[in-house]
Amino acid sequence: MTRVLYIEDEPSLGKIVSETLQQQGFEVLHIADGARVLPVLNGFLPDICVVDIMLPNVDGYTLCAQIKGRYPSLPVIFLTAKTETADLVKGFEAGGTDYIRKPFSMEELIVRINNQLKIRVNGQKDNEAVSVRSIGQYKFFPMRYELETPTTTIKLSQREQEVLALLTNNMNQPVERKHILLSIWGDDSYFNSRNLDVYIRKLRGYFAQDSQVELVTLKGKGYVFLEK
Amino acid sequence: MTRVLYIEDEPSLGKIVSETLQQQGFEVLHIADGARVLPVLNGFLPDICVVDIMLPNVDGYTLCAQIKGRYPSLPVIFLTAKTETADLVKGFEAGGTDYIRKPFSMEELIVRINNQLKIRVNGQKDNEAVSVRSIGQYKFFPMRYELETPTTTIKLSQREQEVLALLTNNMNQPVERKHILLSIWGDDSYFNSRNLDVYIRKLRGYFAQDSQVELVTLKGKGYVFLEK
DNA sequence: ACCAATTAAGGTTAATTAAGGTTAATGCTT
DNA sequence: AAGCATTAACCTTAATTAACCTTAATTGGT
Repeated sequence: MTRVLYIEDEPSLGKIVSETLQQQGFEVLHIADGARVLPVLNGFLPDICVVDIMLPNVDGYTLCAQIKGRYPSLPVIFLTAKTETADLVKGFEAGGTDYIRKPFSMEELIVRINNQLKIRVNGQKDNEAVSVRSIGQYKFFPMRYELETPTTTIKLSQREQEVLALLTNNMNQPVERKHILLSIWGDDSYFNSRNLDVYIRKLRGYFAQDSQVELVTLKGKGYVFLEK
Repeated sequence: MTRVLYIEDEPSLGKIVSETLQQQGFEVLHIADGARVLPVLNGFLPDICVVDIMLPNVDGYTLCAQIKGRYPSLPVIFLTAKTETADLVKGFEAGGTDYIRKPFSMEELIVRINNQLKIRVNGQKDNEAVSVRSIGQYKFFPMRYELETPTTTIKLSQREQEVLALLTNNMNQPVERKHILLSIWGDDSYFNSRNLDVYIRKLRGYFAQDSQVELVTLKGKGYVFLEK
């Protein structure tokens, strides 16, 4: 059964959409509060997300970037009253894969959901943050906040784990700096940008011994975590 | 170089859209007659198609289905004055991967084109950016940002890698200066043009040892990367 | 048609700016 | 007080801008 994570704070619309999707055979988890999404993702891995932009606590763009940070190939459809092109651009920049303006027809939403699912039929699902990852000679246990080297085990802090998880979710492909900042810190201010530098350096320190692996800077763009 | 096949019978719109896309660094083939599309596909394999629905001879739905019959994973975006949900549903049924209603902003079209391309890149692993390329005696690893010579390995910067990738994607065939500027810098201002000179020089420096290869200037036109 | 003179296109090298890197100090939280 | 996250100050380097040079394409007079 296809699982839809639906984030919408307006109760009446939320109810109608949820029920209609359920009638179409989707399993729907409806959340009204942006801040509750990430915790929920630990227990419910959806096939697709449908998110509103104007939400309490955390806005939809940030939410999308956070979700994509964990699950880069999970489709995210924006469903929003914001009709301007600038908002649509922000949505796609945050990693969204489709954008529907309100008012919309349920039929269109359903067709677009199915389209997103179809496009990805071949691409396998992301391994969730729960599984072990091999990185060069090391092993990374995201849920344990641990990095196991041949000789020792390093305990990772919250931020270290978040940055490493995001980068290893996108092994061998460039991740934009802006995207990292948005999905971990929620904004790309100057200070957070310096802050990210600090964590990049820490991670580089951990991986200094492992010659199979390199965290490369793409100046003006972002980073790639390369495995040779 | 991203190739767009654009099918639109209305001349003035067709011209504006084609030109704007070209300014963004896309290679655009614009066709006005639905019946001419399939023959053209034999000689021009695009990365994405943008199709109108109301066309002479063959309608857009049929065309889309034909294109998807040959190239199932080629993205097809409908760009149409038909605003009804029923038409959108027909579009997706025909195998379309996105649907934009007229009137639309060029910015939205560009963002949605890039989105479709990105979805594909994430899904399929071995796109050309990932593979190794032999250039004379050297090897170029685009995804590692490295150029391997018989004696050493050169680390390429972001810009160096972009320019070299673009040129080697078109080995032995001319690449227009303007096209390089548009697709890497996004505009062909005077300063970026001087900037490109700087990177051409850097690349020439790297390849100075390799007599099998030459980066030739075509004054007034662009460059060819020749392999002898 | 031929060959200066002119000019536009690109080349070279250096200076500047902006993006990140490094390390240390400060501030929160528990 | 300990441990992490953030802020800060200063350093390094890629990318851009700038100034000046060279060469290929035009142009225009003969």
